[in-house]
Amino acid sequence: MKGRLTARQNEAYEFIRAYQRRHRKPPTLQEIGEALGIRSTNGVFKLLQALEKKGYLRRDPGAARGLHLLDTEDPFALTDEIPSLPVVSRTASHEPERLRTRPVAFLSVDPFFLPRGLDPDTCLIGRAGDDGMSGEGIFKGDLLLIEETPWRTLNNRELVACLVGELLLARRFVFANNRIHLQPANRTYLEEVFPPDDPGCYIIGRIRAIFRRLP
Amino acid sequence: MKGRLTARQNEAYEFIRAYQRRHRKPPTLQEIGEALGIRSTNGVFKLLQALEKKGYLRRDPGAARGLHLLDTEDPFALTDEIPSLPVVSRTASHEPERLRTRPVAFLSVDPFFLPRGLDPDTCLIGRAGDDGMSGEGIFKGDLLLIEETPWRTLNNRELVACLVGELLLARRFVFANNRIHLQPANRTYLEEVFPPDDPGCYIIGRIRAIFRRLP
DNA sequence: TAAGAAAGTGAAAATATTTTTACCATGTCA
DNA sequence: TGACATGGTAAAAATATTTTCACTTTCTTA
Repeated sequence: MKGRLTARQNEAYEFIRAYQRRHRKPPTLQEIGEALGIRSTNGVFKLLQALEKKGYLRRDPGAARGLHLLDTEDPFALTDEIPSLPVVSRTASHEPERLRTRPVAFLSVDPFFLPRGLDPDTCLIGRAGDDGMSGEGIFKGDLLLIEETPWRTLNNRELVACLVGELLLARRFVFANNRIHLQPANRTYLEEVFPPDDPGCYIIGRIRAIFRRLP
Repeated sequence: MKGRLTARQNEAYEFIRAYQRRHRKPPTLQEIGEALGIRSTNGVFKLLQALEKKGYLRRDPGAARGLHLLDTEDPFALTDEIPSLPVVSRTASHEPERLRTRPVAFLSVDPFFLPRGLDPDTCLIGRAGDDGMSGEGIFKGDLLLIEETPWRTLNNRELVACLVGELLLARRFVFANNRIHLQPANRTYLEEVFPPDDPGCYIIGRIRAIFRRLP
């Protein structure tokens, strides 16, 4: 990167950047042209050549959408796909086997919320069914990003999502004296204790993130 | 939709569905083929024809990626783009004019969090700078989806994000007696009161959503 | 002020990518 | 057996995208 950019070149550069953010892939010459009001793809072509010569851009000659911005060191890789996670339906949610069947929706989740390459296929979204964890800032209706995992792999005091009595709940998980303790963070709720493998209590996995839409 | 699908047809159907979720557009025949282990695009082509005949699929003949699943009535339109919103940097954040310059990152946000076609270009992401709204489940470090809007357009008791003393804060907004009141939801914090247009207090806009990544 | 760079227009040519067609083979199943 | 599903090869057709060519306009600047 060396040469200074002209105003127009900068516009093109910024457009490519913005386009990539939104579409997670580079634009075509036509799309750039439309955005900048350039009717001829050749006009765009020359802009790109200039950007390339000045070292802001690399092109794969001939390839469709073969543009690569060079300086960009965005904290999040732009090429990552955005995982789309199933939102478990309320009605199906009290049967562990059916957690992933008939999701009511899908939610696109930025990879930022899946730390260290956590596999999106092991994750799902559930809604908190009560205010039992309001002390931890989780309210009824909040969307929980859940990493499905067997309860044996959990550490004590992790936040977990579980199915108890037809409800999907957030709770603090503690395993002690061969009992699973589900601790609320709200004085009006009671701790619940289950023997392992009690059919009335199914631990889905650990909560990795919380999303709340305000009214 | 009528005919029953064969196992293979179902695989193709499900793949298209999954692909659409992730890429927000239909796959090409080749991509389907790769996924199902079919070397010839023609093999795929026939699968698609079968799906179309059975009424599971509509095709735009000749068009690239011209596939449309028919039963899919997902609550969220799959064709929506996923907006990518700037995350304001902490250092630049105490100068209102620089809110959008030098974002530290971008976060892809599902349109679900932008109700009623709220323009993504008016939104940005900030981090809560203190625990002043812990009573409302907003903690220091939480990501706030902020709809930028002049404070005059706000209703009383809305949750807002504001810049006060080098910090980006979440507060409850009340305008009364020609004063802006910023009310915390945490007994250890105090209500702050400013005259309108006090340079020490800038209201960025209303908070539309909250995202929290757990450790 | 003449030369050169930047920015364009419009059309045509060249490539890439994707879909369609034609034809062949195998297996299943009523 | 005959209809249908599955899959393969190869090539043709259609579409999408990039590249080149010829020529214009508008600045900048030595």
